[in-house]
Amino acid sequence: MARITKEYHERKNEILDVAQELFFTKGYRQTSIESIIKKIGVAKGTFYYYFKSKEDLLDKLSYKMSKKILEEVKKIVEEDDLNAIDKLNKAYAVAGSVKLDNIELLKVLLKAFYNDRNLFFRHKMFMSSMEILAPEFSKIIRQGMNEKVFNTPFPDEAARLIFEIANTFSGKIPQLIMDLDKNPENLNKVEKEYRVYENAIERIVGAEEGTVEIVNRNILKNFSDKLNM
Amino acid sequence: MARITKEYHERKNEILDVAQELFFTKGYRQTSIESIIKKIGVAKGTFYYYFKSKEDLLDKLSYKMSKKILEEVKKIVEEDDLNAIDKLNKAYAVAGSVKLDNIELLKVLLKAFYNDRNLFFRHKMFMSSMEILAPEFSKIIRQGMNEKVFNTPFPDEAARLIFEIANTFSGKIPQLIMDLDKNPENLNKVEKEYRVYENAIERIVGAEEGTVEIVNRNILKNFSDKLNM
DNA sequence: TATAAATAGACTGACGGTCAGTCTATAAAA
DNA sequence: TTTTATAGACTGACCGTCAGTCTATTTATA
Repeated sequence: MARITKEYHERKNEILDVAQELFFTKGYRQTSIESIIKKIGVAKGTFYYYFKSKEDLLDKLSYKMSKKILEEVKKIVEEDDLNAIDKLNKAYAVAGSVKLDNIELLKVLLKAFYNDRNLFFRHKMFMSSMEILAPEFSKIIRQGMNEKVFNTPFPDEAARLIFEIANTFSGKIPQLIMDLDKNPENLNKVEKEYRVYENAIERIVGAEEGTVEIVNRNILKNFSDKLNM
Repeated sequence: MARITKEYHERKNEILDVAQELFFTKGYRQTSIESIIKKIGVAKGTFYYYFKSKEDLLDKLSYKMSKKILEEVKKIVEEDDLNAIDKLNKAYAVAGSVKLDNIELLKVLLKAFYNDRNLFFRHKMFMSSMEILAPEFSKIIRQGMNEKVFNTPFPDEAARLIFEIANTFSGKIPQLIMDLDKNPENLNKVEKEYRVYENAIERIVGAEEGTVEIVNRNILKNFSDKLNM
């Protein structure tokens, strides 16, 4: 077979990109290394030249994706003229990275990413982004304490906790969407679920009720409309 | 090979028991069906006579274990002369089912159960016990609301949430234990971690600060002493 | 031209799962 | 009482898949 050589990082990123696509569309376990290299047109040995193992690939991919999210979140955290509550809500919007406005993507994610079978992938993604993003959330909480809108004895830990809660919540998304797909009138049921989590977050950081908004309601409404087309 | 036949449930439970032991000591993925049947002295086909798949086995096992915990929790919930806060603390003690007083067991669990690689097993266990136990926790919370010691707009959902939080927390146990093992003076660090989670639970159910106790402090202290022998 | 980096792909071993058939106890028929 | 039929428990060879290994070979570089 014709041999095509590429610069180290180029090839590595090529593998990373294809892996990302397949992991999301088919799931981590259901994606064989075979299918990754076949798609690229490269041999087994090449893969193992760049990655120690399949799990190593997953780790590197998680890290790469997390760092991308970090950039977005940092922009928000560093905005000078934004209060803590708005920052928190905005940060959630990007960190969740579940683009509710893109139904096609979401449906794909539903099938694979948000699936029991793909726990490992999600877990790695979560661990990686937690490590990188928690400090940013800490900053927001501390700002909120200065602004007297938040109140907690454990600002740093609270940051991690609400991150965890958001993660738990996102694990429920498929179920909620299914619900919405079958019984469109269940929109308020889904909204209640949001409220439950938002309320928990508010209480943990000691914010006033109704201030935290994980997902923009307009987007949710809009999304639900699209589903019922 | 000598053929020994047994009654349906006897054999099924035999497989379930051996599987439980191996899943805990070696982990779910690291336990091959081969090793299960070899230990029992039975053929592949026998296994598949009782279970559709390896995952089916896991589901059945999770359910079985959850039901056992349910019995314990029910006893607590049904005690007449116990206030909601005590019930909650007691329920946590049994539902957590992490016997901190049994170091040998815990060390085994650390190596396999509380391990990234064993996410799936833990997740199944969690889902199964959540479904079965959440209603009991709901009862406790509602009792607490009657007693005016709890206060939340979402009693049923709060039950699920604090259950989830407890689960997240238990995922951190290995890390905490490691910490304690290396730097015994870190006991207060570990205790702080407990406090963080307890505080979150208190706030979510709207309880007064310092009322919730996930793990009995004497046991924790005792445990830490034993580790440093 | 020698050395290092990159790539190829055949091969291994483990593992989950399938399947056709065997053994045995018991119940029904002769 | 003997024979036949049926159901339930069990067997183990076999298959496909897949992560990971190993060695040869090609391309880039000094």
